[in-house]
Amino acid sequence: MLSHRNINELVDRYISTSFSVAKRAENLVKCQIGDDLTNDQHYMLRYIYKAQECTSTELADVFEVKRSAITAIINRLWEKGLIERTRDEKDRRVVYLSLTKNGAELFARTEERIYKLVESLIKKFDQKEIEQFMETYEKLDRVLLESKYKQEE
Amino acid sequence: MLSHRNINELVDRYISTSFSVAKRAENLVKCQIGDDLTNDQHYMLRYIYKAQECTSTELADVFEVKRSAITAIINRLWEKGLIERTRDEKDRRVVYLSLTKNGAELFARTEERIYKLVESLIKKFDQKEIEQFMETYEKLDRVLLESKYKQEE
DNA sequence: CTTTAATAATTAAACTGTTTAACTATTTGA
DNA sequence: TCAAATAGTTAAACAGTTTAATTATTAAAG
Repeated sequence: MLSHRNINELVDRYISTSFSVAKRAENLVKCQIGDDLTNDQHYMLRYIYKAQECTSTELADVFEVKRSAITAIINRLWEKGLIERTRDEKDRRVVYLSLTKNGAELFARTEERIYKLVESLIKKFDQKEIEQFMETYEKLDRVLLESKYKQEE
Repeated sequence: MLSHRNINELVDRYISTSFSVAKRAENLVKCQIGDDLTNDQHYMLRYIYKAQECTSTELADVFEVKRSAITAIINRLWEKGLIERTRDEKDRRVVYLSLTKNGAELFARTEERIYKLVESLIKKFDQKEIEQFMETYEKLDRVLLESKYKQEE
């Protein structure tokens, strides 16, 4: 059982580590991406690349932001010529988003560099350690989700 | 040894979990904070509360942003009456930042609620699991730091 | 000493990402 | 057929960020 003091220490330790890891990972990824894209824009390309085709509503659900925030990001990517918008002929309210040839190439090129980076980092950990870490991390994710539902009651 | 495919899967898994955990933690913390502060503002109060007194330059170093970004945040907190600015009498370039009575009370009140939240969450994990997780997390932090230095060469 | 450097902080302009609220266009369904 | 729902956009406003210029002050070199 953790004491009051231990809990406070743990909170501080978790906050400072998660802040630091997020910041450093962000900076390293930013170095691979270059100046053409922000990290958020790159994550957006990543999702669309993997989905091949998706809608603003889907992106808003996935990234947990309002649709108008998606419109803003997609507009910026569209202005850079990385994204295509195609109206659904059957339901003309719907706009499908996909990467242009340029967009897909840029993403693939960047992803290759990120892959190499991760490959070099991952060597420092053994597989069991990684597995254990990810399991706890995913458990934390589930616990936070439950807590959210409990709080909404 | 991890295969190409395993590395790609791990990257996806890590990205989606860290995104989700960060988002959910942020939302839960936001619920405890209320509408008076943003999460970033709360983190700023936290640091100043613990430091008791600090400068803009110190905050810029800690949070890894430019000093002008700190000025902007501090101005907003100052307008809310949560922060005090005191000029150093010996070196009149320096401005010391500290919490006002109101600021310290607001922080303490909020922190109490966050503490209770964490206490309830932490029960789901045993101490050994937490310790193992934090050790790997901190190791990741160190590995990212080394990688940054290596890249700068 | 005095002039030049450096330092601490701020300001202004510009940008990204975000929300809320209003609006357009289209489809659903009572 | 017409009111309600849905998909998406637009506009205004705000937080947080950077870069570049500015002010005030101190340190240091000659």
